[in-house]
Amino acid sequence: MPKLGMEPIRKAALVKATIVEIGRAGSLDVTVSQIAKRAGMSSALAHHYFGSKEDMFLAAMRHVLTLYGAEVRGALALADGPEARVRAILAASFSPANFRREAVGAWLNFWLMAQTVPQARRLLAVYHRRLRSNLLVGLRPLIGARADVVANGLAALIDGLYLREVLKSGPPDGSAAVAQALEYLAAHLPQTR
Amino acid sequence: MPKLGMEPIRKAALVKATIVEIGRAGSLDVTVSQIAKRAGMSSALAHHYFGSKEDMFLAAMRHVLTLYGAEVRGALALADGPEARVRAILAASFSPANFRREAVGAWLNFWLMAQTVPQARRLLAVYHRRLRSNLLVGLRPLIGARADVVANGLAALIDGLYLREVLKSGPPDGSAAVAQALEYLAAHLPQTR
DNA sequence: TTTTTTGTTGATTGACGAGTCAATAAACTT
DNA sequence: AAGTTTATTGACTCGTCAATCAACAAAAAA
Repeated sequence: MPKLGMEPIRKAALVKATIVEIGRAGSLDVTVSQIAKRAGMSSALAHHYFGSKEDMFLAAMRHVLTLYGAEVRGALALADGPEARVRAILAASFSPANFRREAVGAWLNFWLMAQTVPQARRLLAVYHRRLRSNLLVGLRPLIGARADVVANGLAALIDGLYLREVLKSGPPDGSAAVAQALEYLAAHLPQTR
Repeated sequence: MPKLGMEPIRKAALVKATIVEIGRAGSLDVTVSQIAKRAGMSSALAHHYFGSKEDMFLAAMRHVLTLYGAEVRGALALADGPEARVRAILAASFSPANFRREAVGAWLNFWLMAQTVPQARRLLAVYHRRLRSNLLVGLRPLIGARADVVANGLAALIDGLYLREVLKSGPPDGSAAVAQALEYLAAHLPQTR
């Protein structure tokens, strides 16, 4: 049975399973056994590839952030003009890929983790900076000096909308969230109103 | 030693200790012993007064929400006119009493808990409804039909600002948060700009 | 003054879970 | 063919913690 080159496959499976299980449980109280089982292997193997549970969590977090980053980059590449850039970021943030129950649940838990695990804090800080800088590039040509405040507001609003999604029942509605954020944006654009 | 009428005193001490410990730990992974110790009693006594750890958490959550509610009500009573009402809500939300590290940390954890514990979910839903309705009363005279959307946005923004506070280092800056929220408000008021 | 109620804790139980280890097996190397 | 590396797991260790219990103390009620 031992095929070679299993490491990346198993690691990927574990990362995926970690996100699903955290999303399902709604907390970090997930056993390595649960995760390993969902990924189709023994808990011992999970420990073999990742040294510890925390390493597994961090890898999962990195994965979520990477996915998100890729989505934003992709959307940004197609955007034409400053306003389109901002819209692209919002659309990517609430795209079905990122704005699904498990991912949102996992995200929230990573936020919690960032309070105590320095590595997690650093990862989240990177996300923060990127989001902010991406927003600023789009906003500055539109509203100049006030871009700073608006970027902060938008970023907080995005986080807040994610947070609220956690409590809603039923399937997530990304377009409603985007609409809410766009409304904020519209109120700050000069000529539109 | 056994003085009578200890129950309310001990319960209050436990609730307070629960909030502090959750805030300190940054997670719900807090042992009953830790909490009991901080409250100056044995873990057995904690179990005696609250049946279970979960009951303790719920009581703590209720307490945080009660404090917040009282603060809002108080500020609202002094507010004169619609705009002042909205401002009062914001000021109360980010008042030093509520916007302190432990409380914010505890709050975030309660949010997490709401995902899995129905009781917690209900408590949070009550808070949501109240905040929304309070905001609406103030906003409707100001902007009429659009009050609905703006109330949602403002509520999400408040949550988002709380969320971000968790990651900041240094003492919380309530006034900055209020300013950020007021900026959102200002952008939606007709004549101001 | 017995009895009941209230307060209080140390010790114990019982469960659970992270991480380790020894052992087995299939590949690749020399 | 012998040795090494990679894959894989069942069994085990060790610690932790929620919850319970038995016992003791003091006040209040009878």
